[in-house]
This record gives sequence, C-alpha cells and structure tokens, in this order.
Amino acid sequence: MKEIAPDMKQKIKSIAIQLFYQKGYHACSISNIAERAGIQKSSIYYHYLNKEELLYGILKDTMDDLNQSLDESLVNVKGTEARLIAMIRTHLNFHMDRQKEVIISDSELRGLTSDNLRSVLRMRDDYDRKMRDIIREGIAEGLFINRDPRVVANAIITMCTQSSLWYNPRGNLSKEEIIDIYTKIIFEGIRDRK
Amino acid sequence: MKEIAPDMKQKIKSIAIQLFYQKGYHACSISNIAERAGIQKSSIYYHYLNKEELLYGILKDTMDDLNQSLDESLVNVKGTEARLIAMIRTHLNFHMDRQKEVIISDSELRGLTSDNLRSVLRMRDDYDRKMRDIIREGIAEGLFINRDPRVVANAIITMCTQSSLWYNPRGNLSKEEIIDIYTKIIFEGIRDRK
DNA sequence: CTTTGAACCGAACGACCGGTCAGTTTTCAC
DNA sequence: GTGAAAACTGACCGGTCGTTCGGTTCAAAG
Repeated sequence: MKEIAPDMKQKIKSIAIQLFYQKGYHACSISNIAERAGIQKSSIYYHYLNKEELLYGILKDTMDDLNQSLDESLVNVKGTEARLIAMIRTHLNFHMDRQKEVIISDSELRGLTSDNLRSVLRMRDDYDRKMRDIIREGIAEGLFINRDPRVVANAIITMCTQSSLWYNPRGNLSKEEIIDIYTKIIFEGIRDRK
Repeated sequence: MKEIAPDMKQKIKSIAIQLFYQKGYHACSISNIAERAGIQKSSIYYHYLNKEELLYGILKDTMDDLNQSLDESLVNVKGTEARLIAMIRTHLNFHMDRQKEVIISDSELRGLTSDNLRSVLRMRDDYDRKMRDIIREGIAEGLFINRDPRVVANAIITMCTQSSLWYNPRGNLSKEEIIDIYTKIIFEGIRDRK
C-alpha cells in the first residue's frame, strides 16, 4: 500500500494537498503535516520557506497544469464550436481528475499574500480569458446566443468547475457520461426536443 | 453613514459575516470581531456561546431564509417548467442579494462540529432535493432531457450558486438580465437558433 | 579514515488563539 | 432614588501557532 519513499519534499506536498483539502489551509497546522510525514515540523522548513510557500506551490502548479492541459487539448482543433467542446471536455476532465487541488485553488486564495496572490490571479485570468474569447468568437460568428460573453463564460466555467465537488470516481457515472451531459446542457439546454 | 446602534448581538453577527467572508472563518479571530464592534472580546461571549455558534447562526439563518424564499416563490405556481423557472429565479436572486452569507455557507461548513454540521447538511439536502424532484418530474413528463437527474440538478444549482462569486451590484448588468441569461442557457443552451 | 553536505531533530521563541470569570458599569422598572 | 438585571470589562488561562536555530545523523565522496 505504501509507496516506496518518494523524496520528502514531494511527500510533504502531497500530504499538504490532502490536509488543506480536508480541513482547510488555516485549520491545518505545520505540525499536522509533519506528523503525517513522520518527521518533525522543523524539518518542513528545510524543504519549504514557510507555510504560504507550500500553499503557493500547490496553487501555482495546479494552475500551470490546467493551462497546459487546455493548450494541449486545442492543438489542431479547428472551428469555434469544436474548440469550445474541447475546452469543456478538458476542463471537466481536469477538475474530476484533480479534485483536491482544484478545490484548494478555488477556496484558499485568501491564504496568499500580495505577490503570490497576484501571480496566481494572473494565471487564472489567463485561463478565464481563453474561455471568454471563444464565446466572443462564437457570438461574432452567429453560432452562440448574443449575450454578455463574460456572463456566459462564467456560467459555463463555474458549472463545470463544481464537478470537482461532487464527482465520485467510484460512483456509477463515468467521466465520459458526465462530460456528455454537461456538453449537451451547455449547447442545447435541458429542454427535450424529441 | 453609521446606522443607529442596532442591538449588539445583531451587530456582532453582521461583522462576523463581513469578516468570515473576507478572511475566512479560521483566519478571523474573536478579537478581530470584537475590535470592529468596539467592544472587548470577552463581551462576545455574553451574546454567543462560542465561535462555532456564531458561525452556525449565520449558516442556519441563511439556509432557513433560502428554503423559505424557495417555498414562497412556488405558491400558486403550476406546471413543472414554470416551477423550475421560478426556482432558478429565486435561487439567483437570493445568491446575488446575500453574497457574503452564501459564500460563507458554501465554504465554511468544515468549521462546524457534528450536531451543527448535521443540522445544516440536512437543510441543504432538503433544498437540493426540491431541485432534483422538479427535474425528475420534468423528465417523467417528457419535458426535459432524459439524463441522470442528480447530475442535471447539480449542474443547474452550482452554476447559479456561483453567481454570488462574481455578481457586482454596482456593475452594469442588472439581476434581471443575469436571470434571463441563465434561464435561457439552462433551457435552450448557448447555441443560437436564429 | 576523514570530510562534507544534505536531511532532520528537539527545544525554544514570541505571538496569538478561544475561552473563563470575578467584577464593574449601564440601563431601567418601580 | 434604589435595586436588580443586562451588558460589558480586563486580566488571565492553557494551549497551539508558525518559525528559528544550534546540534545531530548518516551516506557518499575524497
């Protein structure tokens, strides 16, 4: 069951992900993390500058991976609609695959101070902008309903993001089924057209 | 600018709402609240049993009000679709009117211990069930797409809930406009049908 | 065998936490 | 004006927080 000793820095990080997710950043102490890692809390400071750097590392890496996943999923995909479909699929997959990290990312931003906060917010803005832009394109092409693209993009993103909160990998719904339902709702709505 | 001294118990509560929203429950101390209220932190304990009771009071009242709003908005509304439309409108209005409280409700559940947690979760389940049931009805009547009602209900609820995170009362979009956009997306999707 | 550097330990730091309590002030009915 | 209840104070408690630091361990390199 136990993995064969990954290097401690990574082990600390994955324990932090688990605990920040479970109890929240401020409710989880360095001692808690050290305890689980089987070391003294002072040893944490050999690997990380302070508690915030531990949080920042999690948020930064998650946002980096998210942005990279999005970019990768879009290479060689042509057409506004196909691109939006790919983005939705990637967003949902990522949020169902990395539930703990994205939940931390969405709820513990307040734990960051100025510079780190700015850095993460910039990454998030980059991501959101890609979504807004594709909606804008679709509207310009007459494909999508002509409504405020910020609202539409927000509606789509937040809806998909929340899948991280309730998706159960051991449940009876596959990720593909969920992606299908969401894509259908986003494009066609819930009204049955027979 | 300053209101004329509401009773202190209520004043403490509204300061707590502001601070729990701004900094998070665990990052906000009783001293912080007392400071803003212009009293000593020990005085908080004259009005509230402990910190958790303060949080519980916020969550409980918010959930009560939310459930009551929903029920009120449904009296004399007949028909599955009309009822769902009313529910969406009420949900959105509530989440845009009471942003701070619903954000606390959605992010600080972990601050509650067993009994209080159970109590709030029961209220939330009651609310969610009403949404699931209406979706189920619509599917049974052939009005809505035949997909897992839990997923569909979750998609709708979470999408609308997140409006609390970005809606700006001083922005250039009215609540009515936002309700229109969301209702349109939920029923018809984003695809333009000319 | 010695040296070195990475990894970790253990005790301590000041600050602050939520909470308690005996006592003081304020309010207000009589 | 008096008495009692309501509201609030200020000092204090034990505990935990994030962080520091001098010292220890130990494997590998020379």
